[in-house]
Amino acid sequence: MATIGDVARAAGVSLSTVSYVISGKRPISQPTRERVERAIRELAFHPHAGAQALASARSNVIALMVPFRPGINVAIIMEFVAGVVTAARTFDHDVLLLTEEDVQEIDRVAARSLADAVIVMDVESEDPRLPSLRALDRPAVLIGVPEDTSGLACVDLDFAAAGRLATRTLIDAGHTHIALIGASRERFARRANYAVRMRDGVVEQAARSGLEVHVLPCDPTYAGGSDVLARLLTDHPDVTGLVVHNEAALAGIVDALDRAGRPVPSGMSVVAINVANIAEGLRRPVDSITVPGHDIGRIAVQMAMARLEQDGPGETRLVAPTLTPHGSVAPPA
Amino acid sequence: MATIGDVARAAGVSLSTVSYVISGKRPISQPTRERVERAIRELAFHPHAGAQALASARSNVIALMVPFRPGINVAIIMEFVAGVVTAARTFDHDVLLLTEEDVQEIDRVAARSLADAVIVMDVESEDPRLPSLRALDRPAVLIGVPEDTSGLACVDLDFAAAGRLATRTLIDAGHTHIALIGASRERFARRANYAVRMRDGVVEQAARSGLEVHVLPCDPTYAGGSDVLARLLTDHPDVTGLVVHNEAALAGIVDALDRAGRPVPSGMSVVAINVANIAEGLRRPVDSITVPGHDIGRIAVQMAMARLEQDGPGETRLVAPTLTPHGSVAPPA
DNA sequence: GAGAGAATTCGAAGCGCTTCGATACCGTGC
DNA sequence: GCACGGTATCGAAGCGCTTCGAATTCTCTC
Repeated sequence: MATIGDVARAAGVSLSTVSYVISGKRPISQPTRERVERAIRELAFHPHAGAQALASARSNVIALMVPFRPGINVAIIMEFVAGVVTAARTFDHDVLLLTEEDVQEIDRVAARSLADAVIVMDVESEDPRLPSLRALDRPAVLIGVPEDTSGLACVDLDFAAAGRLATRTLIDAGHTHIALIGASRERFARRANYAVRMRDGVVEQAARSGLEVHVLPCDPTYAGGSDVLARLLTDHPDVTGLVVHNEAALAGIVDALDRAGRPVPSGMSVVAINVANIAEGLRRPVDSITVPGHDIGRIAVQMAMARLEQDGPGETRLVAPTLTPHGSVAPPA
Repeated sequence: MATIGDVARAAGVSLSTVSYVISGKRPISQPTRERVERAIRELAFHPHAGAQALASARSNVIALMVPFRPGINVAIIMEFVAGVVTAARTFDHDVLLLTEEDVQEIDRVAARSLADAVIVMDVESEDPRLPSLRALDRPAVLIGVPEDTSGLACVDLDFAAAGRLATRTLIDAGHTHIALIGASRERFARRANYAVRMRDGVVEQAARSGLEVHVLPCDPTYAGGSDVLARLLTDHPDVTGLVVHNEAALAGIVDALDRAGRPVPSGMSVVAINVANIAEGLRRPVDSITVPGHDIGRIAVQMAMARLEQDGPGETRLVAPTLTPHGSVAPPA
């Protein structure tokens, strides 16, 4: 492995000059710069990460804490992760993966100066990691919005706005009997701030038009969707507009509507919130508000980088939802 | 941040003594060790990762290259990743995430001494990364088995054995007309060594009993499963035993069998190969050979660590399949 | 009780890089 | 021709740790 000293010798300059060429922190004359760059190329020189970290007190690594507990929506997780890694690379940073959802892991990585910043995914309303994150001596960005955001940097989809948007879409099409098929009961109860925010957005928007919404929790499976839909058609046959916030159940719901003689969109209008590329794989495509996992990951990195430059106050960034129509909303029969 | 010097002062010993207490590379007397350990605890000392890496030429980091291209089975990917990270931590290593499936990324991470070893997932038969991996100056472990394994360390499920096991299970139950619903046509064609190995295992085992197998490629969707099954029942109504190697289509297949009046297992015996926790979520549970993602990830780490100790020759480790019965195989009607 | 040998601990060099102050060199203006 | 302000480059210190050889202390043995 070539060292910076080898480069300096090859280019006939001092060690520090090479360093300044690489970092750009001091002006270097055109000819010298070129000689150095040529030497770097010819020796295939890459600075030793550890040495850089030691001398500069910067590791150029972001730690990313990913949830691996069962029942999590892996597709969206992967999208976040991909977004974070891609964005990190554009800032010349790498990503270190943490999985144990253990406060100590965060502290360890910080104390060892393994990472300059931390991004934590899937933050719950009352997340046990919050105190540590607040006390951390380096930037932390949360994906998800806890109950108390003071002193924290958070980013997420604006689920309330998504709920309002989905509902408004149905109401604008003329629907007056609307239901929300949401997350599982257990998710509503335990954590899942986003499920609650989403529901509140739906309910609020409906209330503005003087409407009530039937809210049905739903198991995150194909069968769960079919079952809940069957129940809905029995209990509330007058419902003509459906907001679905349950990815895994969506196919089951759509297929069950077909079988029940209430096909989308003539028999039932449907708007879904889901990750990208799900809506298109269905028998009948569905108007979708996609969770922009890639964008959220990127924004999280940007926030972390900004805070690395200059520490800022707490801040919550909610990404506005976008609805992609697929012809699944029609006026009620 | 406390340094090793602070610890030394607090414990009244020299710097190197502290280092030896931590690494255990030289004997330290009981009393001194205790004083040092106490100081470490009280100062909450964690060694600076960069300094350690610089001085010891070991970063204690494993680079993990994860595929993020669309159409990949995210569930199994996540299981691998979780297995790798968990195992790495037991070896006191962290995991650095690489996503760009770019040979240069591997070289960069190696040249910068960011990682001691590399684990590459989802290796194709003729993977473009193979030359670089062979030439790498540090251990590389592949998850997946390429065409030419010379000089490489590989680990994967023994898909051929899985195919044989699934088929034998059906044959032992008395089935003589067997079909394999496999990966998508595109997967068979392009990469996906595992799909081919699996198919060959099925065909070989059937041939031993003088049977032929109908092989049907299948889109990895619920609808894809339903559609292929419908076609199967039309073209080959005599088939009574099914091997399914297509996770996403499995639910569609099982449900379609139900609707066609050929419920599992009385109307059709089914054995599936899939990730854990899929088989149980079905309307009718299905005998499953689960891909032990967690184990494979762990083995990959173990192989990398072993090669870090002492470089060895190329080696391919195939994990034996296990079948978990769920009552989906019965004698033919 | 002295010397040999083993058991511990210490000191210093060095890993490869960044960064600060200092030096060398340039053209200007008077 | 000389002091001056810039600009481009150099040198050396230091980041926090590991590791090797040397020094010290302890334990026996005769």
